[in-house]
Amino acid sequence: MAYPHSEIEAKWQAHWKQHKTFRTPDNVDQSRPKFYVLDMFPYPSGDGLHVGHPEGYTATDILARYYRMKGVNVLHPMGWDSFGLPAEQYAIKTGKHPRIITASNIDTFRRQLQMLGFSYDWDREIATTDEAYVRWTQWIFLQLFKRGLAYESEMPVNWSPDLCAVLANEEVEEWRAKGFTVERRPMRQWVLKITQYAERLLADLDGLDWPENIKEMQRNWIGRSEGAEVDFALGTETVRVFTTRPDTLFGATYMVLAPEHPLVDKITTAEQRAAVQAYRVAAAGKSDLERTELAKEKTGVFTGAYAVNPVNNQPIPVWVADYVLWGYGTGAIMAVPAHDTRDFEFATKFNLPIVQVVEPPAGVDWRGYVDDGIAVNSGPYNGLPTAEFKKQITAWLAQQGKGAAKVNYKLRDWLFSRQRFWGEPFPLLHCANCGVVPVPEDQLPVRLPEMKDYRPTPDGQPPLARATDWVQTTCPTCGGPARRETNTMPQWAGSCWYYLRYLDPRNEQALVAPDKEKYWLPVDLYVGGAEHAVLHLLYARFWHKVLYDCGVVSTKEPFQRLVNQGMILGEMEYTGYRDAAGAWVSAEFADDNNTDRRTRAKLTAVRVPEAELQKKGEGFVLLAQPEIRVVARAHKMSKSRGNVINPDDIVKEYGADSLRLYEMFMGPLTQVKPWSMKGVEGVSRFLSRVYRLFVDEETGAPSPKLSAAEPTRAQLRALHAAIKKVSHDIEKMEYNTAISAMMIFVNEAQGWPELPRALLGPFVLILSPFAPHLAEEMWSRLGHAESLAYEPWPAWDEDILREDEIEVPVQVNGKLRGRIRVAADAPEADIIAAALACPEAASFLAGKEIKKKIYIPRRMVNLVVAG
RNA sequence: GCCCGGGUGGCGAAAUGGCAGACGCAAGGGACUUAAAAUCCCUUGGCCGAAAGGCCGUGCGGGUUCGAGUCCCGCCUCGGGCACCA
Repeated sequence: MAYPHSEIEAKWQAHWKQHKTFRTPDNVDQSRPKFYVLDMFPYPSGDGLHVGHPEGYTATDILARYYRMKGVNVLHPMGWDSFGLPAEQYAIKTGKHPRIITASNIDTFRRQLQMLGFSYDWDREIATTDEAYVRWTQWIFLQLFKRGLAYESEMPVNWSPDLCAVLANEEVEEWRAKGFTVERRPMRQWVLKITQYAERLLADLDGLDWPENIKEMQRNWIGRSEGAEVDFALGTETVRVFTTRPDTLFGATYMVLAPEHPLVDKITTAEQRAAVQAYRVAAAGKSDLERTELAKEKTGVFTGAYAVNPVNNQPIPVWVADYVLWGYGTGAIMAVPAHDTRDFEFATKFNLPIVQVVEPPAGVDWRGYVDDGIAVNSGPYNGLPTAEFKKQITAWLAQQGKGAAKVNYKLRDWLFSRQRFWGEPFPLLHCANCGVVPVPEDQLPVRLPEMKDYRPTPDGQPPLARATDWVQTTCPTCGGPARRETNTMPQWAGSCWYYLRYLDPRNEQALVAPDKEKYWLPVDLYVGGAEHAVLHLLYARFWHKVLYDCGVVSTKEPFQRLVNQGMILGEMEYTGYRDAAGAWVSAEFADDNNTDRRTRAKLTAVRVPEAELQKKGEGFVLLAQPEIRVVARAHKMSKSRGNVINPDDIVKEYGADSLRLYEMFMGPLTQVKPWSMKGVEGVSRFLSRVYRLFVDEETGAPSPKLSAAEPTRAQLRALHAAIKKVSHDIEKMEYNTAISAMMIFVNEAQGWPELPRALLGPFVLILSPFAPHLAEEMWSRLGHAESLAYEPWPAWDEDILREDEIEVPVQVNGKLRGRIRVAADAPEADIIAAALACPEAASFLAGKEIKKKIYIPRRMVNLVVAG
């Protein structure tokens, strides 16, 4: 029978709240060690919590509770990333203010998180939409502005007419996938100069304790490449190109400009003008994505102009092609078709000359060879290896004034404005006399105006442009009329610095007090989903570095250690296929669109119960028809698939402790893993067994097995083994094996005729980070008046764990043949002797010469025999 | 195409180069019960064998080692990320 989890959980949640058990005081004893453990705060969506949230949140909560018991000052806060598009869209539909919608969503999320017993310091709760918070987001923006890191730019942006909003390049894919259309349109935008920090953002990754793949993704995103800029004369003009392979200059047989390149107009000859113009118009209509995705075949147009190759003074034709991107490098390239895959493709298609300048290793075709080699057809440089050639030619170019070494980055400046209502207003004014003027810091925050209609204006102006009274204001510099900036900031803004505000959430004088910042930063552990691998984490690092330069923070990086929890999928599903007549079709004949790939006939996918299946080879087949394969897969949880698990339901039926424990028991934190309702029942049974160790279920009275007796040595050993394993595993965040160790202890304890209370106290303490409600209840039933939250973490005693006699496996030629029992401290000679005498091994040793005797202390004996 | 991760029983998973499959689920058997649920006990990688026991087994093929799930080389496959970045 399940224990009364609802009662117990409600009782302890109320207790923690009332006693502010998890309050981290504003002035902690700073001589003690600290642990700042942070969750990625959620966007409070209308759907409420899903089971992915408690996965990371439980993982951090276990550490927070553990370190508190180890006497460490723990900071474990929670808040809300509460600006966001869904609330705005809902507001447009219903006319309700996004603030009201957001507040109610936050209430739901808070209730759900509190129901799970997380030990957050709720006095530090913040929401990015709070005006007191917005004030400091705007303040940080002003620092960026004052440092010249924010600028206005007329940019072709990704405009979605459905959303009436501009999207960052990085967001386009996401919204397209949801069925929204996105097109290109030039618009005035605020842009942040993140590129100015590219080098530091790249270099400082090295010191971070982050998953290697995340660091690599950031490195790729920043995309540093070393090369040279080279000037090509073109009549009276000069075209500058960037290349990572200046050593291939002698093989540059033509040149390509991006369609947007301003020189195109000037250089195009009369005969080519019409073709070039048509090509540019076509290119302008396409988004970056369409250009890349649809451009399987290279396209381009000759401009009629010729440039001069600076190394050999040869004239080379200049083309326009959209495989050259305006946003990277100089928007122009020298094409070396022999040694660049793209140029090779292009040159082949348009019959342009291909000249070898790099000699590959013997046996490799030079056409399309892109790696390093030895220079050929390169005049005085023939015979040089690539690396050396690069150095020499770069020096020569610099000396001739025709080029210079150059480092380029893929990273672009950050398009920072949105044409939306529900975001932070920019603290900027436009004054006819003074230009762009920052709102004085003492006038922050700039609040959003009250409005009835949250849509953009019909002419594409942001919604704030409708608030004419709000827009009209006076210039603080000259006193003349000024207009407020009507763009708002993106959702990333608030999440860029929230980890700082938790340190000092109600400070009205400063973003954070310096002594608090110095004590608590950096975040010691940051846990969240890998979907934020690049954007959020890169933007936050960028702001942090700016604040470092401003003297607001004293660490170079915000998040010292990062862990990504793996996604939780829905339950395993077995899918079979039937044709129109209802006959089974084996899964290997079904394609992604549920069509029979042999006949093109439409198939119906049906779920097959596990009991009707058997394993065959790599996959599963129908029991009744073993020639019919089915697909076994767990899918991402989604409303459309109907496999979403609601945490509320789990808590209601099994309790919060079961949910917490199950999510930690499923497998390694970082791994993707499918949900299993049976698994929840399993850990729930374990918690019930724990309860029954203490309580007689029939009567509700303390279990009659509880005794004041001295624990036996075997009992102590069981307890201390669990303490040791749980302690180690918590520190490694290997919670599944920690839970397994506690299960082993309980399985053993169940069999004992009496249960010394002295064993149960420490056990409850090691259980408490995982199942805090049940642990608190049992702790109080053991007679303690106070919460266990600050009880010292139990220590284990190696002496108790030490066994007098151990079992050692005996192998012959590496195969296990028997076991011997020996005194733990027996000398090697005795153990070898015992192994040689081992009866099970005797037949494998008889009459054979023993060539080698290997003893691995306490682990293994291996006897190597001849033949 | 490039860069990361994974691949171990029917399932989720364990295993500092040293007893493969701990722990949990499922399944089978038993106890308790009028019965069921709940609970408790036992069995459970495959093959051969009445048993004792033996052989095989960590995606595939090689290698290093007394000994490889673990290390090295070459593949297959699934998942994620990036993708005309000159």
